[in-house]
Amino acid sequence: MIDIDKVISKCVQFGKSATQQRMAIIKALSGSENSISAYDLLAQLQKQGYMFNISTIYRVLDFWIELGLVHKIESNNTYLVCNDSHHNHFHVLFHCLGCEKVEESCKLSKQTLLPNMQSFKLKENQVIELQGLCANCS
Amino acid sequence: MIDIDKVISKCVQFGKSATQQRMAIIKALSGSENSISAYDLLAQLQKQGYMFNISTIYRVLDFWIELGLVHKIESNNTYLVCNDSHHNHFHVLFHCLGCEKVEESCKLSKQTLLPNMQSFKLKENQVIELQGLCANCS
DNA sequence: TTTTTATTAGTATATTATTGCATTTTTAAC
DNA sequence: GTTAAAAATGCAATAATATACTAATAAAAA
Repeated sequence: MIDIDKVISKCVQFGKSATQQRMAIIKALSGSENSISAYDLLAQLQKQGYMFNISTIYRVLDFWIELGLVHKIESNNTYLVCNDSHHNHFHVLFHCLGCEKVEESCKLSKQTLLPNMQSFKLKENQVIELQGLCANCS
Repeated sequence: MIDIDKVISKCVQFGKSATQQRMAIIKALSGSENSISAYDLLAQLQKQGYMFNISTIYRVLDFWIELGLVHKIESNNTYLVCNDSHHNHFHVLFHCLGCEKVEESCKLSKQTLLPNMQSFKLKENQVIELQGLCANCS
């Protein structure tokens, strides 16, 4: 489960409010063992008695992504809480095509990729996604 | 424009047929300056007088991806012809969030990432997507 | 308070992708 | 070349993902 104090202080740091909805959504996401889709997250929250509109889910997920606390896994349209800072390294996400589990299992120093960068200005919180089969599935 | 002989020989190598549809689709894709979505590709082909069903577009794109001749850019759901083999390196795609251009501008040796791989078995033709701003847009 | 700004709901709709089954085309066997 | 089998494509419905716009509400600042 995510560290709530850290989440709130992140909001403060960005001058944003930690609303009920935002907190409920990131808590639910962090409670999910695997990365999940926006609609599955909505369903999860509904089970807990919350009634959000899907547009709120997407907006709030984007909000947390902007603050660097959530990753979107583009290869399967799912979302995942990220506890770690991105300072000077990329997060590398291993997405298993067998069990669909996504593991944030290692980091890659920015220096390693930098020589290839030329004049391209990377966005904040850049993530590297790798697909394949995990130890269990292969 | 893509090298047709190479495309056909790739099909032979995989024991697959280079049908009219498959050829028309990869030609149209390679004629597009930027990576484009499946529906835009369909529209492009319709302008040229072809009438495909969207399911054919998706199926054929998947087919070329499997043969390693097309990349899907997951971050914006577009497709791009790739001329190059993946032997011993990853293709690195720079996706500019300003102009949406995707440049396949460099390679990354598999060795560079390998130390981090542990027991994960990477899929064939793995691509690394990086988002940010290109020289023009930044 | 009151006002302003930020956030959320509601709804419609856009975009992206898949499925199942019928038909057609291609390949392989004869 | 004809025919049978396999592969590919068409068709249509629909699923899954995502956004846009406006109204309502909540939070913050004055």
